[in-house]
Amino acid sequence: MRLIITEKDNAARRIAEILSEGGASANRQNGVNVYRWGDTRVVGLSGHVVGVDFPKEYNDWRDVEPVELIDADVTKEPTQENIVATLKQLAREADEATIATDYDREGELIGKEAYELIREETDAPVDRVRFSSITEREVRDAFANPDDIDFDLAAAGEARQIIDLVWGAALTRFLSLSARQLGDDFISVGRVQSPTLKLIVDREREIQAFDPEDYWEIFADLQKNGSGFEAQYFYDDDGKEAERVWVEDDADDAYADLTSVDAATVTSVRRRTRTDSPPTPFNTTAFISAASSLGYSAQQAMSIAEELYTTGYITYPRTDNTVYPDDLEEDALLDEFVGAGHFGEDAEALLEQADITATEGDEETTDHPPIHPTGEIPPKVDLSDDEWEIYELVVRRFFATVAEAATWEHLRVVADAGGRSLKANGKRLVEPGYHEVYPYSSASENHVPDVEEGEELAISEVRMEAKQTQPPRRYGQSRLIQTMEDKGLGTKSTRHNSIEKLYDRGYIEGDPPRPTTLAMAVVEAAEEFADHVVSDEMTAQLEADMTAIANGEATLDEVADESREMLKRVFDELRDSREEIGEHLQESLKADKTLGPCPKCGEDMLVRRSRQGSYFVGCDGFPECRNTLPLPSTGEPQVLEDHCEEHDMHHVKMLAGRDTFVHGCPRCEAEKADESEDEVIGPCPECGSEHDGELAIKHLRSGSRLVGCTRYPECDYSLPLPRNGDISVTEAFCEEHDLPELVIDADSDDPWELGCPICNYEEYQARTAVEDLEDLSGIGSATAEKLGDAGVDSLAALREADPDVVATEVQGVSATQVRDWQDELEA
DNA sequence: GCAAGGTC
Repeated sequence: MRLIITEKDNAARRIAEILSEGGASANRQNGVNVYRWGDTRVVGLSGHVVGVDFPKEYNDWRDVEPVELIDADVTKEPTQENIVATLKQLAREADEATIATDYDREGELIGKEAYELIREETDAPVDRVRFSSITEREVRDAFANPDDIDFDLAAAGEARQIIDLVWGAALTRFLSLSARQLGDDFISVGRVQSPTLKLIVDREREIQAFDPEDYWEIFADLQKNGSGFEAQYFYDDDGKEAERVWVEDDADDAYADLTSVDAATVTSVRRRTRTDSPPTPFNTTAFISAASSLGYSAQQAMSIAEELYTTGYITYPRTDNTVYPDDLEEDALLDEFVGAGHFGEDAEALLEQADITATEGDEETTDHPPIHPTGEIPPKVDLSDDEWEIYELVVRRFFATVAEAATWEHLRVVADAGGRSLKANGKRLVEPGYHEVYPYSSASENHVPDVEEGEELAISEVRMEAKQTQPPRRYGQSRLIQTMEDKGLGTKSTRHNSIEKLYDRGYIEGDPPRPTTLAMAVVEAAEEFADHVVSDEMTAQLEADMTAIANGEATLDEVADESREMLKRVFDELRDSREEIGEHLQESLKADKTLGPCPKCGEDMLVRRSRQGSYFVGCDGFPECRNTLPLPSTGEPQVLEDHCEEHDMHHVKMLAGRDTFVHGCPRCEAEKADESEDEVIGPCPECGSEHDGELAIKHLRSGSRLVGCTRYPECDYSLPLPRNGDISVTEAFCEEHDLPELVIDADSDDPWELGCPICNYEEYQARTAVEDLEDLSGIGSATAEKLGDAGVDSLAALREADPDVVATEVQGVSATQVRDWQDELEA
């Protein structure tokens, strides 16, 4: 038997299709897809299926001095048990094996890991094939010309694994232990995350140190044939054109000169046409950046792209490549979109171009093609709104890369008024070119009329504006990812995760991300004692070392040992400052949690966590002072800069994904609840008949509201109510539940008719059931609703369902598909 | 429980 191993299931399936000429079938072994035809089996891994770690005697952080990790063994253990088991079973039956993982460094290492697992079972020959994209021609070529595993290249990857683990774990444990932060709130450090955090912290330092400077700008409205256009005053500053006037008296003088005359004389008119080239194909970074201008975070953009990829609508979303492969036939792909409602007309127009040549970016890599649509077009109803918007972006980007350039006409007019110069720059889109199919990049025009040299233009108004220089702007997520790429930090697959990690660790907050006090302290400590790990030099050095290993000029052991020696020198410096660092980190942690003074004792009120894991506000004077305030039960609290004047307390925001909301001042919220009275609306359905329990609208001190039984805590029946908006009880009545209908009047003009609170809650439960189902891979909202109609209205119901029954009940769903979902639920 | 890199 011949065994082929790929990096992921998707690649295994497509390679099986190509090599078997469509004759392959799939079955599942330990929950892993195995594709088979004739004497061949193809199995896909899930990236790395083994991971590096220290032996278990190093597990307890308090038992091990962090410095001991430097010389500890580094072992490799299976992390994907099912896949490893399947691979080994298949290896036992194999007479030969072929590694077909991705064509990049990490792919070589993943291939070598598979090779070692195979070697535990058999001595059968193992070869390696390399292809840049999974197309018929490339795959056939690669399998016709197999090569050997490049063990040096794999060793380069292993050096990275070891160095990252040793530095990351030793320094993370050192900082966490010195600040006595264990458990969930440890203080992490790493080769990628720490320099990324330093980028954010450095920018924040610039902002804090920024000293704004005053300047003035002067504008004049010029008239031509009854319509006006704006021109700006400028002067010659040592051979350069300058608009900002830094001295107020100078600005006043210029303003006086400009207002002393009624007209300006045109001294020069310059026209030129500029070609505006279409954008280059999407790599991951460019895609994230385009999605971010549509309002998606990096993480959101990537998970939607992932979904579109697994359902087969777009190509692999993790790529550095910006050059389409030779065998992508642009016109054939355009053809697929002809007649496809939304895109048909644009595709036809593009096909009418005399020449269809795609743009090319600077990066050409071997691993995957740039992100483009596959040509399989989803029905719009199968995608959520977000998915459709991202899909359309990818389609239109592909369209743009094969579209013609746009042409702009620029018109620059310079005029003299009272001895002062004025200028106006106009631009007009002459040939829209790619803008016709790619509406995302700006194509805004600025009208300046045709004028001639020597022409007199009336001045209708002169304005002087006092301005101030602005501090540099914070990095947005997509700008941050671009900067990481420029500095070589992280990879196309990990950059967005690194940023998420900084949020999770409590290092950054908000969007654009702002560093917390803790982040400032961690970066300061690292700069002082472990500058290497917080600078992008560490990655640059590692890249150079990895290249040397890959070229056979150095060995894995030499490089790893040298790195370990360097880390030992860092620990020599750290040793004496352990307490000082710990105290600084602890103070910073406290600063991030401080809301304001305790009204009872004057100490700080802090955001704390109860033993049950819920958050509340507690006094730092505990146990002498036991003053507390509740917080809402959903989400992670974040202390905002906003401030309540009355209580001198910071506002709190609760982070809970889509349900994130601002709680405000916890004292105000608690007082509001104390002042409000319960409003009885009807009998309690649980205990009304037996104990005369009644339902009432209640306000809790945590800021939430609900309809609950007046006999609470004897009866805990309750229904949720929205957090915001005035609740009013209407005359309308629900006969079924004996309750009045409610209306929620938020700030918007359109009040929400919530209706009977019981009916509303039942509808809400049905709706969330559909959303739960949609979270499964490959399930669209239409299918989820159909499942709901057929009685599969929750994940639990789906897990229990008989696949054949579901398949007959719901049109368009196969029993195999249901089994896949069930497998996914089990996993 | 630590990192970063794959992948879902």
